[in-house]
Amino acid sequence: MEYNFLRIEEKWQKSWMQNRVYKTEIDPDKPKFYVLDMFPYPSGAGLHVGHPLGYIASDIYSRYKRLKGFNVLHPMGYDAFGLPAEQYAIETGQHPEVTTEKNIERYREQLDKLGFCFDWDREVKTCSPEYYKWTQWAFIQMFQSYYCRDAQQSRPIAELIQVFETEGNQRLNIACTEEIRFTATEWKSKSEKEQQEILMNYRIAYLADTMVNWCPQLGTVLANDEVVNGLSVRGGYPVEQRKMRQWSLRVSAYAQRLLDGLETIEWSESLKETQKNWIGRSEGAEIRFQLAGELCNNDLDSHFMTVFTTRADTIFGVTFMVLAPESNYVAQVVTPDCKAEVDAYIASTKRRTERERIADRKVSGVFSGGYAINPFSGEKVPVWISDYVLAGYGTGAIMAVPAHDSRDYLFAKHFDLPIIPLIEGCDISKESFDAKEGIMCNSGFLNGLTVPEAIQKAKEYVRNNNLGEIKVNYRLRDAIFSRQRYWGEPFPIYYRDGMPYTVALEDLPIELPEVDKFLPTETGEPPLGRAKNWFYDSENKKYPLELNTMPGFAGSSAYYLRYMDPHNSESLVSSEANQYWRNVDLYIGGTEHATGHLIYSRFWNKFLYDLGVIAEDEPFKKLVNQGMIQGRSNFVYRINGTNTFVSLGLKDEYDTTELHVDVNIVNNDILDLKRFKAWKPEYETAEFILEDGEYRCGYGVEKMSKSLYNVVNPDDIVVTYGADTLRLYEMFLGPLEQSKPWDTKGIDGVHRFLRKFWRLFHNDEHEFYVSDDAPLQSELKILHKTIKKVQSDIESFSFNTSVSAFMICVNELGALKCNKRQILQPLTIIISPFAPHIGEELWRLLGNKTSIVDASFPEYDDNLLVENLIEYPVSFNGKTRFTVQIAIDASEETIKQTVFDNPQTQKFMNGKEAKKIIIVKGKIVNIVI
RNA sequence: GCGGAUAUGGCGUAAUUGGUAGCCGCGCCAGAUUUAGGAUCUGGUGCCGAAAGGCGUGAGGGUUCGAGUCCCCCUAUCCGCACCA
Repeated sequence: MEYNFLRIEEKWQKSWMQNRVYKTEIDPDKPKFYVLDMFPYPSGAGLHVGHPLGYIASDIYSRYKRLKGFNVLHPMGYDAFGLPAEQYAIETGQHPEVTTEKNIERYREQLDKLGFCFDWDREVKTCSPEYYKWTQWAFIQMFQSYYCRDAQQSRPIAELIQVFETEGNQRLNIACTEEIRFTATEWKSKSEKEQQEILMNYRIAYLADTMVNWCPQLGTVLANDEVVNGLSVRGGYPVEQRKMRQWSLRVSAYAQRLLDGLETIEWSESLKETQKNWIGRSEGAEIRFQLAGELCNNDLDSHFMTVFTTRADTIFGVTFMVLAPESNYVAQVVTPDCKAEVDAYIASTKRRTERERIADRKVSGVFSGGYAINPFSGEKVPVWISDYVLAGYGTGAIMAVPAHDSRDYLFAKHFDLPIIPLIEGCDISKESFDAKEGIMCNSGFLNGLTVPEAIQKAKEYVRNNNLGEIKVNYRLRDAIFSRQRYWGEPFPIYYRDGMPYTVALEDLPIELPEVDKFLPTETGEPPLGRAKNWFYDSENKKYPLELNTMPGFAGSSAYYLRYMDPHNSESLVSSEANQYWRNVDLYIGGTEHATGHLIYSRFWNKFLYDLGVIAEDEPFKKLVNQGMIQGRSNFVYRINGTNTFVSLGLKDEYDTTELHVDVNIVNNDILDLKRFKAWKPEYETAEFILEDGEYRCGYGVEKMSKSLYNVVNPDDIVVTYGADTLRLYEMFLGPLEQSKPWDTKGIDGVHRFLRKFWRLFHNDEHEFYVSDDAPLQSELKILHKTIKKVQSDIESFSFNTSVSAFMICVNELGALKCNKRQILQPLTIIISPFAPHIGEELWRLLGNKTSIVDASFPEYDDNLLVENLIEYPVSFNGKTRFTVQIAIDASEETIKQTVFDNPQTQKFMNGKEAKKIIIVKGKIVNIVI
């Protein structure tokens, strides 16, 4: 029988499916191992060869772990809510559920052809009510919780209410939107609505006013990338910055724990670094500046403004203050004669998004008319307003030290404000001196100290003199959690007296209602405003339900927990299942989720951990980022004004236009002329100028995309080469974590290897034939060398080198014409994670009755690999000249003797004396002359 | 600007972690077989050189008996973050 991969692959895929070979259950007698892929968003375009890269790697690892005796959980599902399906629905009127289901079916079909060992009984879809019930459930828990800074964890909000009733909030240290203080008496005197508003300040899931891009004509909030030059990309309508009441998650409360947790998990340094950056911890101080009295209004409480700084040491160099345009201090500081100018400036900044302000760094600003007093020096400094200060970070106000901050420096130069250097010998004629080094001067009691000493001393001074407090700030902001969209999870929230309340747990899930159109209502409400009967029944009254839906990351934040117990209708995950599976041991996915999904699910997980419903504080123990597979585009060159195409090597002789050509009608950069003519009608009459009788195409590396005609479909590869070849080839392409272009060149080599492997089991008449003779030492050595190499390669995710190891092994066994069962059987096992179909086929041909999946990974014997004689390279002055064979256990004296007895040594010594002889046992001999 | 990563034949890559650089595959060359090959098999293939030999891991310097690997300093490319005070 020839290697008929199509027949083999179809046969085993069917068999695995029918026999539920990959079904996983809790088994207390076996150690567990949880391997997870980032589940895909099922787009209409289907899979291209880049998508399965990570899935193949995780599949190999899962199969390997299973052979090693682990009980492996390896599930798959779909991140099915999202924008593309909704956009498509708006354009075509087709329900997003219909297109999503269709896409899922197509994905499943493609995945099934690749021979993955997913346990499909555990499949989840984020858009199914049974699944999003638990997304809604988690939201309710967040609504009913607050974050206690002292305990460093989330706790039930009922606890908080109790404390409010007995002692107010004076003593509490809680994460909140705004600092407010009240006594128990004050609390009790408030109406229910007022109390609810206060609680909102503390909830983990809370409703608050947030700045957003609002487009009145479209009646929706837009993401930053949907706005260019203040106009919406769709329609070109003006967009403004507006404060809107939106749901948010208090992710910022977890900033420190998210940072600390990174130390406990095995992620790549770069990914951890990205998250650290994103969390952006900075240590500094909040310092109060008194506003200069005569210019303030008469409200005594507003006589201070607080700034955040990491450079308290530079306070003697403050020559002005700057407020963000949106800062609440603006109203207090601005003087009547400056008001008109300030208002105009604020209006002009409002028209620009934060992103545009960042992109266009022209210095702009306006003097407020007000002054503040430096608490260290007593000096009076002007207060300015500028959009280089962000309202969302720190206090939205800064003390400007132009000598030592480049942004302040530019501002001071532009508006001609004074600049006072504070570090001995620094040159600030051209630019500011931002480095935290040198000796302080012009700084009163800080003079003579180094910068780090001065920072410390200044911070202590602030604290001891009650000028402010030492403070840690984080860049991480709370996640805005509502979207004015249809295709997402509905909130389990209804409104009574204008305040949100959670629906009863037994009423979950709140199912997504039908609507006539997937557009905002005429009055500007989200699409759910179109739903009939969108009310919640409570105590025989109807209350309106929330009209927003949840964002994309809601459904993907806890899906790994749901896989542990996907059909549980009583809880997100049973404690039995969670105690067993705990968390993900290996997570494989792209790096693009570094600051999205991977932050949110860590937050979500920590929250559930605080709640006591799960066992582990971190969701993903080890994470491997697979690289992107880029497209490799092919080009043809049309001579301008003709329908004649010229081959790559001759194109410079003509005036040509470069055109993309479908890579599927090009083989090894040679164009298939017949298929090219058939590709597009305008090419039917195409003529060609060839070189050596062929048309050579140009190539380039680009994103894999339909419009660039460089998409390679895995189905096509599977038909021509088989899934096993595709799997091996994707791994062989290079290190898993590296990005690389897809190049079908070279796939033949891998396919050839599988055929050679197949041939080891067959005689010249293509009949299955293996010998039962005892293996030779040399054959055993080849086998054990390969087992050892492949095992260590899989464990270090060097799948590319394990494929090489297989090739070497098969080449060597082929040269020995070795067809011995005792060699081939273990070899089949170790190759099966990579090429499961051919593995299973040969395994059964070898006479095994149960699936190869249930075999054990063979142990290797190190003793077999040890040589009696070692090749010692002999070097002179570090330059290796020849090798000698010496017994492994030879003494240094014997090694020296053997080397010097060798006639070649005499030649290279050329009569000279050896100055020094270095012998590294088992490695090398170096003679210095 | 800050941070991270990478740099090795014509190409994708490998190197027991400081010990003979270039494994494996593609491509190329030669040969065998074949009516034919975009099939199969065998051998060769870093560069210069007829050879002996010399040179060679982005550039330059250093440590070492010995450096692709460690240190310093450039350069280029890719990826994050980016007015975060």
